[in-house]
Amino acid sequence: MSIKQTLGRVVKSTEMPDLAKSFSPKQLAESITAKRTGMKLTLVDVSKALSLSKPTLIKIEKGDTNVKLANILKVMEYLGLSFSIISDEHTQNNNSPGASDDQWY
Amino acid sequence: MSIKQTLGRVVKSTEMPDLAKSFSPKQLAESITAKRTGMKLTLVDVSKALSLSKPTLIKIEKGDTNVKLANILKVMEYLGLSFSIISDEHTQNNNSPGASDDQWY
DNA sequence: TTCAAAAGTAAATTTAAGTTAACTTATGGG
DNA sequence: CCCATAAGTTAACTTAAATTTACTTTTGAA
Repeated sequence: MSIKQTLGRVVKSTEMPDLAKSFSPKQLAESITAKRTGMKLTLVDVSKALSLSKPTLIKIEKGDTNVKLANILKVMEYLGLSFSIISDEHTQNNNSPGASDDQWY
Repeated sequence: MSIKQTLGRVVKSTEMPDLAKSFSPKQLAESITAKRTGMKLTLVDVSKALSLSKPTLIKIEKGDTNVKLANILKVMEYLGLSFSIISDEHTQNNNSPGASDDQWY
């Protein structure tokens, strides 16, 4: 979580995390919380809209990955968030030259 | 799945899906299969390496979203795949003008 | 400084994901 | 065409995610 120190008091920020930074469950959780609060929705609002329990939503917003992908996608879609898939650097030893078809990775 | 018609026979492609296209569970599944096969790994290889059962890996590679995010992330990390988080277009009715702090979404 | 609303927690129960093991079905090289 | 290997399926079982309900804590505006 994005944190500020102000004379000993710890303050959780509600700002949108930097989406350029590399993915982590915590970043996902923060993005979801930031989007939801930005849209002025409560956990119960989302809970009712998606027929998902509050404890599950809280697990998601805490960055707990022991949650079904289906439930996370429901929430993300509802809030207007999505994934994109990133494939690692093509740092593969090009053993077989000649435009081999299976060397995209 | 990426499919080719060749005189009636249906052929599943093993090519990497277009990562520019918008996210779907199917695209994720295809990316994982493509990466794994590109790296010449079998399901059992990955299964052993990550202590994940073969039926779970098959669910993942079939695009079944009823799988824990933790298990999907394990596989993705092992294969060198990652997510990035996309936030919707800022198509929000700017009701409260004045540079409001919570209007990033 | 109240006080109501939102967030978060906890425990008991229900549901279903995940595993194991054995099996069947492709697939491709020799 | 074989046959070994990888992919995919099935069923019984175990584990744990998800729900429900009720409770506690935090927060912020009046």
